[in-house]
Formats: sequence, structure tokens, C-alpha cells
Amino acid sequence: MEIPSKYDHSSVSDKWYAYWIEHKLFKSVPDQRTPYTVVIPPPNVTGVLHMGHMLNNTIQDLLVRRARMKGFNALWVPGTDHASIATEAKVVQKLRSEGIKKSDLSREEFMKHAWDWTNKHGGIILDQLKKLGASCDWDRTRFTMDRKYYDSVIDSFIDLYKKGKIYRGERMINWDPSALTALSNEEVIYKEVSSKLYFVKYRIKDSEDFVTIATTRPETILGDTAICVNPKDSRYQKLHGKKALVPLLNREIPIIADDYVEMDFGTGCLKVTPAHDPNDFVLGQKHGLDVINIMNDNATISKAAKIYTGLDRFTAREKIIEDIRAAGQLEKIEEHINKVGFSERSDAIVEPRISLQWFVDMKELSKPALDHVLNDDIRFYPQKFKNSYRNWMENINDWCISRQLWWGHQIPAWYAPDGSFVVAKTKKEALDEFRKKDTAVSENEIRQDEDVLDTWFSSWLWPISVFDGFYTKEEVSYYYPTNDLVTAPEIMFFWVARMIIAGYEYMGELPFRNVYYTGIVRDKQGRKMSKSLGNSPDPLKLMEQYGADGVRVGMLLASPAGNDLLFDESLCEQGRNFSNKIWNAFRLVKGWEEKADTSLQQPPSAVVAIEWMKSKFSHTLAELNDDYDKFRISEALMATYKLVWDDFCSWYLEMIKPSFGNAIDKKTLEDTIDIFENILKVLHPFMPFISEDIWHYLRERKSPSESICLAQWPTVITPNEELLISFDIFSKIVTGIRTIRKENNIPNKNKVQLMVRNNGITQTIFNPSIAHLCNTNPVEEVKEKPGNSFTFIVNGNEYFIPFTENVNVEDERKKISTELQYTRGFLQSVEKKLNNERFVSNAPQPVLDGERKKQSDALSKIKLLEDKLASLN
RNA sequence: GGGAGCUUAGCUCAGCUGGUUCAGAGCACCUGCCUUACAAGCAGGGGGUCACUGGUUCGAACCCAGUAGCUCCCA
Repeated sequence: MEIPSKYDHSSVSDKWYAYWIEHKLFKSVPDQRTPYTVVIPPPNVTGVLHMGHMLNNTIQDLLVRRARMKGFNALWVPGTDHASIATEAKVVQKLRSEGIKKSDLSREEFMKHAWDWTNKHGGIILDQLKKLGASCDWDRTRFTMDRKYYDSVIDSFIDLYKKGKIYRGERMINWDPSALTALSNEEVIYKEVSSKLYFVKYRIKDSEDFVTIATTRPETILGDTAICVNPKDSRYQKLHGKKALVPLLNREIPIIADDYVEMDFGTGCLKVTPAHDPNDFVLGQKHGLDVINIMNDNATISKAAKIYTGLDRFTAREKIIEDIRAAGQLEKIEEHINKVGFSERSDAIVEPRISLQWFVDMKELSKPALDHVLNDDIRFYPQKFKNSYRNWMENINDWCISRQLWWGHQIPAWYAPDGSFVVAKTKKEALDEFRKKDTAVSENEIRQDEDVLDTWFSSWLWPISVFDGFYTKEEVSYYYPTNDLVTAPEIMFFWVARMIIAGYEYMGELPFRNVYYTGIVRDKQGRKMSKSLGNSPDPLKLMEQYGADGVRVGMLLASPAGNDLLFDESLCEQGRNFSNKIWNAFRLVKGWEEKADTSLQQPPSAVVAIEWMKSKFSHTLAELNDDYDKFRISEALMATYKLVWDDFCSWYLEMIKPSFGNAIDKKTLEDTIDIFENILKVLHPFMPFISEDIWHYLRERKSPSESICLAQWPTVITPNEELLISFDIFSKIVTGIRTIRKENNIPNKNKVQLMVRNNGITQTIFNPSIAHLCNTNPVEEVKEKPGNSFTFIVNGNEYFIPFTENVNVEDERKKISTELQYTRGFLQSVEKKLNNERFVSNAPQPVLDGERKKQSDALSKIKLLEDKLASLN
């Protein structure tokens, strides 16, 4: 059989993915085994696969695959999120392109469009994940708007309301005037923008005096209801208790004192607009100020402003400045840089606004979520995120959960014509509730709240509701708490914190034990990958080019937990090259198979090599397991990479490789296949496709249950440490010979003699392999050093390769002198330590012994080098 | 303004309890090789004032203080 020398991933991936799905290898049902559960951070239905998903899902997949191999009942639950604002925006946009306005549609009609859209686009991203090899149980795919899921969201709202943890109130909220909805604090992105600071003079009532106030938002002057100064500010003390006049309107407003005002910002004099600034709102409440809302929903100026009614807020800003200037009340304009909030979804400038909204009271609810992270019941990887988490949780605000949208979970509140309301799941139950309150209303008179709930108010139930945990205990009691959550630090507050809160509230228990935070995938220049920059590669194309395995490896190579990943295609290339390396190792072994000879005696070098490889494997496996347990994913990958490439391919296979034209003995081949199988197993979580492919070539697998996906993760045996040490010595000898060959242009074809003068302990067990790898005569032990010869020292033992011909003795002498000089310097530094009284009396014994050994090693090495120098002539 | 973190080779990063795994890895680079698995490869090699300054210690990349630069989060 001819096997191509270049690994072709293209046919392999689809073949094996179909095989896994067909035989339901990723399916999980509760049984007597210990479960291992991961719930996917549900991507938006609007989304397509981007590099962030690639990283995140690769990590989840490798954790799940490894757990599956370790014998856990592994379950990875997939699904998507309805993403209220984003999806509604897309649907509105699409309708607009068809000439349909949302306002022309009834709620039901609109929802039909939204569902059509979701059904059409919602599954795309999940299908893309399959290309990556994601080992999800697809039969369990969930959506946050599924009937049962929907119900659980509504029920939890009702439950929290009954417990008094949800309330409706007028608060200052962040208003998106473009999407016409409230936003939570977390959905506002603050950006620095250069703006202007306007200095406006306000007249003092019954006086010719003015007071100057600096503001970045002069249009809100129309809503001013006070002026505030710091009580300690001597400049303004004479104004306390007086009244000022709002420019253009001449409305009287009080001058109040509060130490909230910073004396050194602007003029030290603050205009107070409680309806349009969160801090002013607080100040207004404290001082009992009027609240004048001068803006409409869409951020045009309202009637309450008296003038400019109907103008857009930014137009009004220009206009009012003109008019104030005309009135002679504009002192000056300064350039100014300040932070302005933008809507995460629509990018509109957010307008702080007083509004009647629904809130979750977070004070009590969030307590367990803080405690159990601080005490490490839930562990964050990396740990540093605990600090931000703590900081946020200790200063948590109430959560605004109502959104003025249609796509989502409609708030189960019902209003009577008199404005009173009840919370109930159905209209019928609502009527019952009204009756209990002695409010006489009929079915036709009550109407449900128009608004929907914040998307996170549904996804915070994800680890519970994907198992229908609100309604049946069977599954949730088996799979919950889940094990690991893999997500981005950006949504630590949006989502992670809230899932923990919901977990303790509804299950009385943590939702997951470990949270692994991935970094952000950036381009080579460190810029975040984004559609608008166009700097993100297409993941599907990448996988076509380098194979899913190659891309997975590429993503993980440079991705320590929590650190941003500077992505470069060359990383995928490295991953692909790795696939190819594995493939060629397989070709080599496969090539031996046909000629393998049962009658051949196993050479001693192969016996040693096998024994060593097994020890080395186990040694690395232990390291690997530890890396996994600590979520050091890129380290685990690197350990695997080196095990395969360096130890298995470069050393082991070379050691057992029969010399040209000869067959391999059957025993060595069988052992090698065993070792290869173990290698494939540890590769599998990283590279599921190629590992499965070779797995089937290596040995015949009769049933799907013999897939590598279900193969047992190797167990650590106690490595033969002595052999590992011997190998290190051996590898140094081989390198020594190769270096001499190279430096002196002695081709590998020319057999050389190798002699050793044994001055202490050395290895002899690998000697046959030396001859095999380096084309030398069998190592010959000598008492006296031979004449003109190249030498090198390993572990105090001298190795000699007699000069062949025309060797430049002078060059050789120079080399030795340099080494001698260095060793003398080294000895000096060691002796300096040992001659230090305080070091000798204070340092612990092992350290002291170490230094003494260094000293004696250096001394003998110097002696050797001196002899060597003398022997050259 | 408040909080957290980072600075080690050209790049991306390890370095876990201060000491023989202490200055490391991968990539990149240089040199020589199409050697009968692999040039998507093999072999060999160079490369660092561990940001800076001081302190603690017999001993500091590691602990402490200060300085500089960068990043993230929150308001």
C-alpha cells in the first residue's frame, strides 16, 4: 500500500465526525459512572463562528474528550442564546430592507419574523463547531427560547418577585435612544472622546452677579433644578441659600451646598440635572430637588424643556450654545476629553434617563456568590480574576432586567386600567391575583407588560435549565453541578457571576467547580479581531487549509490561561506540520509491518529503547496530567508535542529503526505499536481527527466502541528513573559525536572509532544504540587516552574519536583552551561561595553538597582538559 | 477617580516553596545536509544587565520599598 508522504486532512475530518455522530459516541445519559459536565457558553443565534469561539470551544472539547477517556460519563451540552437586542436589531434591519417597519407589525407578526430568522440562522454556528470536532451531545441542543426554558425564566421571575427580590421602580437607567430600550450597566461601553467644556454664566437672582458653570452637555441646562457648590469652597460661600436663574428660561433654581462637588474641576460649581445624570439624580434625591425630564425616548427634546422641542439632542446642543452666546452668557469653550457611554449593541451614545423599569435586588442574592468564590469552592483560572470579581461583587448594583423589546421572554406582569399590577404566569392566574387584591377587572381590561427580560436573565439559568432543572430532578441531580466552565473574562459579571448567583438561589449549590477564562484573540499587531477591522481570518478557511487538528494546535500553542492570544497563521502551520510529523511516524511504522520477521531475535538496543520509551512516556504523562489538572493547557500541549516529536520520533524510532534493508523483529514492532497507541491517546484531546485516523490504521478496530474517543486514558506507571538518567548521558554522547562530525566535516557515512576512558559512573546500557545512531564501532573502553583524537566529556568521562586525516591540531587546541578557561572561572565562583564562612554555616546541607559536587566536578574536568591539551601534538 | 495585573532571548510565553530542572521552551534566526518516515524534514549553533534603583538575605528573576512604561476592569 502506498501512503502519501504528506498528510491529507481533508477527507479524514468529515469521515470521522460522521462516524462519531452515527454511532452516538458523544451521547450521554445518566448512569452509575461519575459524570463530567460542561455547558457551552451559548453563542448568539445571530453569530457566526469567529476566532474567539474557536479558542473557547477547542479548550472545552479537549477537556471533555480527556474526561471521556478517563472513564467519566462526559457530557458537553450545546446550545444558543436568543440575544434579545442583537437579534431584534438584525430582524428589524432585515424587515426594513424589505420595506417593513417594526411599528407596522403586531407583536405576534414580528415574533413570527424573528422566529423565521432564528430558524434560518440559529443553527449555523453550531454546524461550524462540528467542523472543529466539538464532541457535544447534539441531541441535547438547547435554546434559551425553547418552551421549557422559556417557562423556567418566567417562573424564576415570578419566584423572585414573590420573594421580594424583584421590584419595579423609577430609577436612573442607561437608555439606548436608538434601540429605544433600557440597558444594564454592563451593556454600556465607556470610550474616551474629545469633546468641549462649555463655561456658562448663570445670573444670580436679584443681583447683577453671575456664577460660571462648566458643562459638557449644555442642552441639559434646560433640565437644571439646582446649582451645587462645595460647602468648604470659600469662593462660593456667599451664594449659599440664594437662587440662580437658568439661562434662556430664567427659571429660578436653588443654590445648594454638598461636598460631592469637586472644587478643582471646572469652576468648582456644578449644575444639577437630576433627570439626566446618575450622580445628579442621587444629589437630587438627597436635597429634594425637582426632576425635569427634558428628553423624549428617541433623545429629542421634550415639551418639558419649553424650548427646542423636537430637536435632536446634539442639534439642541449647538443651538443652545448659539443662543447663550447671543445672550452674552457664554464665557468660553475649552477642549476636553471625557468618557462617554455607548450602547454595546447599537453603538448609540447612551442617555442616562429616569425610567420605570424592573430590577433585581442584588444585595442579599449575591452574597453566596461572593463567598464561594473567595473561599475557592469555585476556582477561577487564572486566579487573578478573583480580585476583579470580588471588587465587582462588593460594589454590586441592582440589576435592571427589563428591555423595551419584543424578542425575548415577556415580563409576566399584568396591569389593570388603574395602573395597579400583579405578577402571574398566565392571564387567568393574573385575574385570580387581581381578585385577591379586590381589584375588579375583566379579562379584556388587563394587559401584559410589553417588555421582555434582559437576555442574561435567561442565560443565568443555563446550567440548570438545560437539564430542565426547574421541573424534573432526574437529570439535573446527576449532571449538576457541572465541572468546568470555559469562557471569556469579558462576561465574568454579565454571566459567570449571575450563574453562580442563580445556582445558589435555585440549586443551593455551585453551578460549576472551575472557571477557565480564555484570553482575547488578537491579531499579530495586538489589535482585537473584529469584523470592522477585517483582521480576523475565516475559521472555516483556516480549517480547510491546515486541518481542524492543525488549527486547534495553532490556537492552543500560544494561549496561556487568561492571556490574550496574538494569533498568527503560522501557528496553524506549525500545527499542520505537527500533523504531518505524526503521519510520517506512522508511515515508518506501517512500512515495517509487511516485512516484520517473527524469527528475528530482538536486538538489545531495541529492548533498552522500548524500556526507556515506556518510562519516558509515563514520566511525561504524569507531567501532562498535572498540567491538565491545573488548566495549564498550552503547557500540556507543549509537553505532548515534545514527547511525540523529540522523544518518540527523533530518539525512539531512530533507536529501533532497523539498518537499511533489514526487517524489524516482531516483538519490537508490537511494542512500538503499543507505544504508538498511547501516544495517540494523549494526542487525541488536541488532535481528535488524525489520532482517530491512525488509530484505525494501526490495529483493526471492529466496533465503534473501540473508537479512540472511548479508549482508556493511559495510566502512569512508575518510571525507571535510572534509565532516564542513563538516557540523558547517552543523548549527550550522541550529540557530542554529531558535533565533532559536523565541526570536522566527517560525513555520517564514514564509520568512526569511539573510545571512552571511564573515570566514574557512566551508562553502558545504551552503548549499542550509540553505534547504531552514530555509525561508530562498538564503544571501546580504554585505560590510557589515545594520541591525536577529538575528545569530549560527558559526566566526567572522556570520549575519544581518533583523528582521521588532515585534522587541524591548532584549532582543536584553541577549542580546548577556551573551555578550560571557562571551567576555571566557574570553579572560582563556586569556591568563592564555599570559602564564605556564612554560606557554609547557613546554607542547608543539600545545597552545600551540591556546591561541593560542583567543585569536585569542575576540578576533575580541569584536570582532564589540561591532560587533553598536553596530549595534542 | 477607584481596583487589579504585567515588564525574562527578535516574537509569544514558562519559571510552582529564595538554592542543581536557573536563566528555560516553542517559534524565528544562523550553518550544513533532498541521509532509504518526514525539506511541512534532519543535524548542529548563536542569542538575555530577568524594566530600573535601592533594601532584606550567606544567597534574589523570585521577598520588600520606590521609579518608569504597558494592559485590563469598574465608575
